[in-house]
Amino acid sequence: MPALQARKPKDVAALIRAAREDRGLSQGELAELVAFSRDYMVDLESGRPTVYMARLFRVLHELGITVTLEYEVDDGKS
Amino acid sequence: MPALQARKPKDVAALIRAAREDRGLSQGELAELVAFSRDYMVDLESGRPTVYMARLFRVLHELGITVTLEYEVDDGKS
DNA sequence: CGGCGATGTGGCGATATCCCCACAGTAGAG
DNA sequence: CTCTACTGTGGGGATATCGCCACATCGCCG
Repeated sequence: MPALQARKPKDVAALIRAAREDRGLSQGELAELVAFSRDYMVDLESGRPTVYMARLFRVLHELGITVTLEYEVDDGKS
Repeated sequence: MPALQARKPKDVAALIRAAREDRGLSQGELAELVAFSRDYMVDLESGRPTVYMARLFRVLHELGITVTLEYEVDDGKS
């Protein structure tokens, strides 16, 4: 179960590429599944920082990638 | 430690708001920390689906929110 | 009641995303 | 070598983001 802490767009790009290849899909096939252009997939996997959040989620979901967000609460519980 | 599986922009928006309030910050104060506009924070917390990925990471990082991505590998293991 | 801080909405403008198209480079099959 | 499939790059165009500004609302306090 590949996993990683993503801090930058390039981290996301790397995992998307890895997941896509593990699924045996080409950029064009994945683009068709999510109804985006192949050019978009190229930009996404190259780590473009300015892709839209909803589009990103669409791709992640299609590849079966789960996104977990968490943070520590600082309630001065000495 | 608040955590959640994010599937949509609104999920992210909700956690950002929760984290910001736990930090005792106003939208304007957080906006200043990340060097964005207050209007942007309003849009972000309202679940706007078209915010840019890098900007999103900037806010998440500032609030101490970690992002974990993972997926199952389907290597026909019986 | 009047003032203050925080949040949400609307319009306006400059800038960039995303798509389409064409072409180049690489790897593998026959 | 030839042909095919996949990936990366560049230019051009339509559309939307993001910042600025003004205004309205709500809760709280003196």
